[in-house]
Amino acid sequence: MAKGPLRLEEFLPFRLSYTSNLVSDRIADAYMALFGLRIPEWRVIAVVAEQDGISQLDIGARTRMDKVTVSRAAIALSQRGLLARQPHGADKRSHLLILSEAGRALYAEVAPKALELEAQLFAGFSQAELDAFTATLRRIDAVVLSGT
Amino acid sequence: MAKGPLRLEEFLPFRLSYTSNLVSDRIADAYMALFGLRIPEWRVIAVVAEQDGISQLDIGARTRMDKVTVSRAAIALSQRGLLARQPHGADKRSHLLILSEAGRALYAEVAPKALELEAQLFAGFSQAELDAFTATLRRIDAVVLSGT
DNA sequence: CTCATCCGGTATCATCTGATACTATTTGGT
DNA sequence: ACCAAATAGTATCAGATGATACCGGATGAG
Repeated sequence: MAKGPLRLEEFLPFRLSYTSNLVSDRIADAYMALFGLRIPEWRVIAVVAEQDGISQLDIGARTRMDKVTVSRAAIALSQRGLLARQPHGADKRSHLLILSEAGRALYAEVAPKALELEAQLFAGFSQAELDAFTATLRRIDAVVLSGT
Repeated sequence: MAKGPLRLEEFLPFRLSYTSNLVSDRIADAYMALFGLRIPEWRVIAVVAEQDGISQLDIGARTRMDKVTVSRAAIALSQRGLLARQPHGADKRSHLLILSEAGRALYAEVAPKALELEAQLFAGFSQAELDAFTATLRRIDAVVLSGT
């Protein structure tokens, strides 16, 4: 690591948070404006679309959202008729989440828009740069998570 | 950009937020435990240490913290005797923030600890990888900020 | 000069998030 | 089989954050 005096500008945890907030705010605004979805709701939809019949706890594990946050999002989505909650036969405490017809329809609109937003944001970047970037992100995850 | 179906796991805004939250939580816990400082307070101290006599608004601009957040942090720090607020001669609405003796002493403890935490987190990374990583972060900042 | 407007900072309010407590259920040890 | 401990999900509570309103003070057009 670079030594020298501490400069907040150069401090990696700060830079990471700074950029992440910029991007998150941009994305959050777009999703709310376009689809009335909050970030946790959008994440739940995306995960359920990928894996039908997943439980709330598993969603939390995948996205590292608190189970309370997942619960709120799931309730909101099912009230809007986007998500159905089927009983989990083996465990009456748990539900299996699946997208309703309306949910799938919304997802069919949201997903391309998400990819488009991403493509737009990162249009100026080479695939190699992005690959290296995400590889570093995952390496950081591993370091932090191993120290738990 | 990679095409193909949307997978949240691979969605860059999500990955960025995920990793940033991991790191921020780790850092926040350490600072609170070691020095009783919240992230905004720590940032204010760091910026004032770098540039004595800065105004609150300028701190906000540098760190992209809301002026309300900066205000709260400044009030908390001055109540703890870590920060002094001098009148800005030319403009009576504004204060110039400077570290008190106690504030400088705390900073002298905090800064090395921050660098140590950073070094520890990123010990397994080459300087080249980190340089590339921060370069990409800054490029992302530029893209998002230009689209404002 | 003077008044409308703008600006730095603070207070207030609404929202979001996570910690904790709780309910209903499941599981494991005996 | 029984009961203590663990678990899925929810409700409730506390802390953090940003939008908005507000208050002096500054500024510029006339």
